[in-house]
Amino acid sequence: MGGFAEHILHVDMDAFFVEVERLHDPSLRGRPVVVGGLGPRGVVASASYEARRHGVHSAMPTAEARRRCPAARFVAPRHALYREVSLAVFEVLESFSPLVEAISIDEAFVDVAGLRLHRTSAVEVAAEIRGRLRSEPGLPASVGCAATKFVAKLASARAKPDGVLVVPAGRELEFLHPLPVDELWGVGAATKAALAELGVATIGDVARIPRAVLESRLGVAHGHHLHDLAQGRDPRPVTRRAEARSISVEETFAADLVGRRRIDDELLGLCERLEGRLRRAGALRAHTLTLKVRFQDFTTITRSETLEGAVGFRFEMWPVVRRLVDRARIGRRPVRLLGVSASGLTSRDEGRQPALDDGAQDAIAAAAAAVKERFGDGAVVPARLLEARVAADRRRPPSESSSVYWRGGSNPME
DNA sequence: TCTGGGGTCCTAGGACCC
DNA sequence: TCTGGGGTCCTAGGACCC
Repeated sequence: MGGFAEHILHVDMDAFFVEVERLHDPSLRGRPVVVGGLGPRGVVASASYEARRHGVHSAMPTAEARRRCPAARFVAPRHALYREVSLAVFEVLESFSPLVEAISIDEAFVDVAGLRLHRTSAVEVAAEIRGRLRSEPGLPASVGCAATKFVAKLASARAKPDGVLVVPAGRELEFLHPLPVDELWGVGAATKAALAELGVATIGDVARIPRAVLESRLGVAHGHHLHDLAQGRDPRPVTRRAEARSISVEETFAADLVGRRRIDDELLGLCERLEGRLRRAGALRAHTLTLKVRFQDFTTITRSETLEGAVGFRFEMWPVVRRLVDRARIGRRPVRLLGVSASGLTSRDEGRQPALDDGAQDAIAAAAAAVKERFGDGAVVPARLLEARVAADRRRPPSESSSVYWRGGSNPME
């Protein structure tokens, strides 16, 4: 090895949420730590390696994690903080190469081919990146180096925690073929089961199945892709991320919701959160809204509507969402999760649906946005939600602070 | 062990148009 | 009368990822 044949780096932060918490609270160091939802329906978002030794892993219900590792410290996630630290991580990565492809908040591909005149090998760059991350944000990361993206990704997984692994160019199949299929990116429980029926357990087994068989079993796109990966072929270049295609908010309730009134109240709150997300993403507007409903038995349905124009403010989204609820025919079935997603995104100036009171709506929305910008999203609350809160907490009427209220109906002037 | 929240992409069927 | 073929858009659901 050596040189720049293995120019694609996959940088993956180790137990990212846990390590960020440790940065802020040194008493969390050297002991099992679990970051996750603390409520009755919470799940683990990130577990320290000490906790993993007790069988705790992400996506596990927090209640189960407590059973397995009672000695762990359990911490509620602080996503805003992680986003902030993530920016610092990406700044480090981008100081090495402009070709950084973010995969998630704590993971990225970096193509370092451009450094070939300044360093002796890609591995050397990997070591340097790890050192920088260790000193600047102060976090451990693992790095995989390879000639292709998916091999680099598999390599970083096997370098964890706090290591580097290079898969020399030309020797990919030696590395790949003994690995279990579900280590491949894109192979989850369903694909693993379908492949098991074909007698496939390892990546090497996939390589021996004819492409046509994979395509008929898994769909053309997926089958073809898997076939290529098993041969070590992955021509995808490292590219900077395109803009988001959708923005969504959802919530699982500690206790199931029953009845239209309760559902509407929660959806109004979700529309408001979505409005904030769209605004912070650059005043985006959506052509399509999708309602997501998960029932007590975990069955999940979606209902969507594509509009002539585009919507971005709560008072515009609200009537659409109500129509979607009507179409979902929820009745009195207990609901455990509600979500609203915005897609078909455009910038504010495109796709406005002209309306007679456009100017007035804009003025109200702009005023509300300005207040939220200064005082936080909680400063502007739909009157209807306020009524619900008052009803829920009769003894303490809300203070008449600097808040601005508008009604939750489709007409903001009502 | 009863299962979060935020995303991406694919598939299949139907509507609609030429 | 019993019928085509292709393209595009929309909707619903599902697999998968971190």
